[in-house]
Amino acid sequence: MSKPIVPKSTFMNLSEEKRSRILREAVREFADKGFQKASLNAIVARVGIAKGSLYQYFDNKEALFLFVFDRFTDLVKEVLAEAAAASLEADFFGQVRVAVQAGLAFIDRHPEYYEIYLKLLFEQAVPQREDLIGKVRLFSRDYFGPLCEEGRRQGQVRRDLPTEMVVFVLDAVLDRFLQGYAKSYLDSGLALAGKSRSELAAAVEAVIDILRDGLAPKQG
Amino acid sequence: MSKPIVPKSTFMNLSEEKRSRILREAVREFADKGFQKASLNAIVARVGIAKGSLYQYFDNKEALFLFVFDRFTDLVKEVLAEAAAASLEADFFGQVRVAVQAGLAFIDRHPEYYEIYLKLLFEQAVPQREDLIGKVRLFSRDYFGPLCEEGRRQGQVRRDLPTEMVVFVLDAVLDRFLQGYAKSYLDSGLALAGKSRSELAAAVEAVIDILRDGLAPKQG
DNA sequence: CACTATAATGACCACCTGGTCACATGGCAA
DNA sequence: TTGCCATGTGACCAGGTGGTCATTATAGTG
Repeated sequence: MSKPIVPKSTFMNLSEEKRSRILREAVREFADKGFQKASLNAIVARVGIAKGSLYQYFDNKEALFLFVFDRFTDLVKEVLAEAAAASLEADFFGQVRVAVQAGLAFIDRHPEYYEIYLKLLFEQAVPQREDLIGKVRLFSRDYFGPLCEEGRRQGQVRRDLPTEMVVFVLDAVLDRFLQGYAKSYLDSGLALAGKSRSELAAAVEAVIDILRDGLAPKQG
Repeated sequence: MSKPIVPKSTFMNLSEEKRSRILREAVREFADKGFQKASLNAIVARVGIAKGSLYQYFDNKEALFLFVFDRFTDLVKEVLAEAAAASLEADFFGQVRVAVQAGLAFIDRHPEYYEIYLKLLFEQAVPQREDLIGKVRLFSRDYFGPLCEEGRRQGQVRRDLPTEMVVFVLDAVLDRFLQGYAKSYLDSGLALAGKSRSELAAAVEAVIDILRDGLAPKQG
């Protein structure tokens, strides 16, 4: 277990309203600029507090960022738990479907947190970057790993494939689907962002169909 | 057709050796820091020229970056052409295999250029970012689009799938495979970076196998 | 009220950035 | 040698950064 990120006590003593205002503006700034280019000056200006105050709540920029990222992982955990609960009865590909929909819902609800994650993926010199990404990737493996094992046991997933390979392909397609939803230049022409809910659902079905049966035509 | 990026004439008059030294250090810096955080001071210091000189070769940071990125697209074009030439006789999945191997070879040969591309994906406020990414994505669609059409005509690809859908899945899996090769935290436990050439080839086969036949067991 | 502990403040610091420009340098022509 | 002009130079600029700290304001207690 990793230790929870806890800001200085002064921050926790603030009113809920002020705390969430600070969090909101910090999230916005990090989402907009990434860790490196995010400006503490911009944050305090928008929140309407002095820079010195921010430094009484957090030791430095890194601590603020880690706190924000910790909230992000909390939200991911939340959404994943919901997804798991909603798909208890579903079979393997049904659970994959629920996972995709959970991802889409996350982006709808928390686009700025998702943006922070995307920026983190390839930005350099972010404190503990690999750890942070690893934490999120671990969610995915904790979710898909057992799912694949179970799917294999139940005969819904081929037994001749190593589990990591299955997880890799699921990861690849699901992540790219979400990225394409958030960034249209990554959707390979699917125009995911502009789709209605039902069109989106159809696209999800098509992707899952390919995951299930592959690109080649069936042959007895 | 987009116009070629041409630096100021002073740069072209430089000796080949000096030009390539400048290019090399610029590539290194952009790969390391991304566009925003890349430091012209660092570049000129490493090249051993005055900052004013750099500004006689390029109008500004943006022009230098565009020049570097233009070299990147040249290299991609080169590798793709090689791949296309090497797979003239191959069937659909054979050509996919060649494309993956071409990508791996590119990363081996030009890791820093690939790094620049990855950073560009989610960095903000890079001049003409969407255009630049679009240019690279277009390569992919120009390569996979016709490939899919042909594969479908020849009966190697299911006819009930929209071409964009097929391209999307190919893109997703291939890109993630390359990203996992370059960044181990994205390989879902496959440990691609540490693999020998033959192990890597085996992993490629496994992925293509899934792309062809899917995750579900065959059933008559 | 006075006293105290805590919190809020913003001027200030050293450092770095992309970009400029007046000047120095060097090679070539007359 | 003299003049010329393209090229090379680095001190300099305004503006921004993360971070500090002496000072002020506030709230709670006796």
